[in-house]
Amino acid sequence: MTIGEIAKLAGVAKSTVSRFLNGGSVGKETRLKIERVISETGYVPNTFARSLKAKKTNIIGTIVPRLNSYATAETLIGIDERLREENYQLLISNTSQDLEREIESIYNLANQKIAGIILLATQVTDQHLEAFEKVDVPVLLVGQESEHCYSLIHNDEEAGILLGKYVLANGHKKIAYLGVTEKDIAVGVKRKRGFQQAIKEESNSDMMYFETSFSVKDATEKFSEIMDHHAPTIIVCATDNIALGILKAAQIRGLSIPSDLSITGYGGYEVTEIIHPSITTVKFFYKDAGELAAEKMIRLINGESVEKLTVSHVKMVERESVDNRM
Amino acid sequence: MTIGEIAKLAGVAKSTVSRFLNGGSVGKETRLKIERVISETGYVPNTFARSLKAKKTNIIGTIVPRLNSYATAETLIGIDERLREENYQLLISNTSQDLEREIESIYNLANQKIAGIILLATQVTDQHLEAFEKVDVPVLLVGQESEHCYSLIHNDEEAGILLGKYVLANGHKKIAYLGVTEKDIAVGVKRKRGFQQAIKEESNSDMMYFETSFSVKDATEKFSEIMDHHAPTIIVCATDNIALGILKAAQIRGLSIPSDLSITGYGGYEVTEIIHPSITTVKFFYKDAGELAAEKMIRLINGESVEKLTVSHVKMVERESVDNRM
DNA sequence: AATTTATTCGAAACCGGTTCCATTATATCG
DNA sequence: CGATATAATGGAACCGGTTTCGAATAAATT
Repeated sequence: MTIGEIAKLAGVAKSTVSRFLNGGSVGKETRLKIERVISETGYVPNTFARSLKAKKTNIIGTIVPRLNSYATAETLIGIDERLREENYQLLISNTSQDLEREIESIYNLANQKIAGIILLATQVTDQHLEAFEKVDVPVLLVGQESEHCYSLIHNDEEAGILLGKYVLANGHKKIAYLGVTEKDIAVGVKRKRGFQQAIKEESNSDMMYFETSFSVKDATEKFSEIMDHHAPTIIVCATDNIALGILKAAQIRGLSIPSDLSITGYGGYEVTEIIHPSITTVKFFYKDAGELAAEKMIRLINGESVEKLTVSHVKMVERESVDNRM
Repeated sequence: MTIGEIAKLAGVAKSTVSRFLNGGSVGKETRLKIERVISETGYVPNTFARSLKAKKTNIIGTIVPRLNSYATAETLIGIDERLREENYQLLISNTSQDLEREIESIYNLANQKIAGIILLATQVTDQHLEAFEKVDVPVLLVGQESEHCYSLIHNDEEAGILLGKYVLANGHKKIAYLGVTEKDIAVGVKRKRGFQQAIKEESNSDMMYFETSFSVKDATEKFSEIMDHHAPTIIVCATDNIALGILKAAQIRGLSIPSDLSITGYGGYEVTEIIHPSITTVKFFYKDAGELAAEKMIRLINGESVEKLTVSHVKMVERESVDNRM
């Protein structure tokens, strides 16, 4: 079925049918005729013909570093739901944490004339900025911030502060902070900075800093080093996954959590709740953030005014993995 | 940049450029000219114009019931990797476990002239079959089997058998099997059937069957009922998530796993390894299955011969959550 | 040298929509 | 009542590719 055939069946010109479809002015009688023919035939316009002429689509591309992550999945769900409501389509592009493929994806998506790009970022390099510049498509960063882009971030610094205060309030003085690379501003820098800021209000605390990767396994292996060098009463981990790794190592060593050692994470991943002991953490609202991102992107596409930076909220979630030493 | 402009710059007709792009016969000299112009201008053909004429795309749609699941994510990664190699693009359509939206997605994808549909299925209804019939697009079922479709399944029955044998080999006699609805053939029927088949070889075993949903929380709540009614030495759970729920409930009740109670699952989810005690389970190779699915779909598209049913392998993974009572 | 065959190339039609423009019918207004 | 604005419609061009077809040229055959 093509628009031409519909036109013929309805006895009008195809331009009239097109106008009908796009809300132009059509007479009452012809409207009824066209409506009838369309419902009888089940006609649906050809997307390609449309996009070819329009030079754009209603697809929004989202580039993700990995698919098998709680944060990614929840964010995508939020984006998808919101986009669906607004009649946009979501196209997911997975890069498997390959920065090169990330850049490639930007150009690739732009080439497909998508309406906008949402990038779940871990690092923003010059190459990224160059790509954003070149492609004539609105770009929204999620998870990281850049002065050259519209961004939506979680309140990592606030998360750090909340956690710091909580740790102090529970009487912990000897603290190990297990962070990640500072290349990741949000996770590696801001969370730590917030935490430090809160901690330094307590003068006689003894904090030591360690660094690991994002993998559970590496965290598990790091455990001995931390205990040997510092013997803290609490290990604050920069992500929930790291916390899981530490928890496992501690349990294997026969430590009782939280009485022998307290553990916290950041993220609010589902799994932290369904294990025992459940992990005290700062929850990020990934799905909400996804919805916000979608909304922001749509405003961007429509040329409406959009604030450069949006900050999604966080919440302290008290569970079982932190002991009160007061 | 359009093909017309390239043609003009190279001093040839656009049909010649088109032929060049699609591997038709072009003279050596003109080939060089066109190559130069294209590399100078960075020209990339317009996808829509191409698809409009071709009435098809190189996009393969995958319909998933949910995004935030280990099985889904891994399968998608497998599909994506394989498709990328073969120059196909993956389009993910999430239905949030809404069967209606699943049907809708089938028609919707077909409308977009995608090359094929991979459906990560939980149930296959008549509506599904009707949709498959109507849309003129190759369809591949993953996770469930249907005589009317090409399917790729995990060896759920074998998984049940392996687990049954393992449970017997460890001397368990009093067994609780915590399954799910039989509407889900793979998870609800086959896994159980395999398990029963293995168990009935041991005449003096005492197995009792329970049913729950797929959610962790429901499993946790089911725990008391199981212990009250049956007091088994082992609870065999139809999925790893259910096993997690049971594990949590058991730990909260102060039971020591596995000495007081053994627990197993099915799936091989990552999380079952990173908790303590780690869960003994039957591992499904979701990513491999995804790759297989992609390959099968491509063969289907190319009209090559494809076997109706492919079965992906499973593997018994012995960990810490099962006690040896022999 | 004449004829056949294979290669290479350009013109034009086509895919299925949207949009501009001209035309006609109807409504508004002084 | 004639003039002008407004709404409704059809025709044709256009978006950027692919494909068919016939012509021109080059190479091979007799």
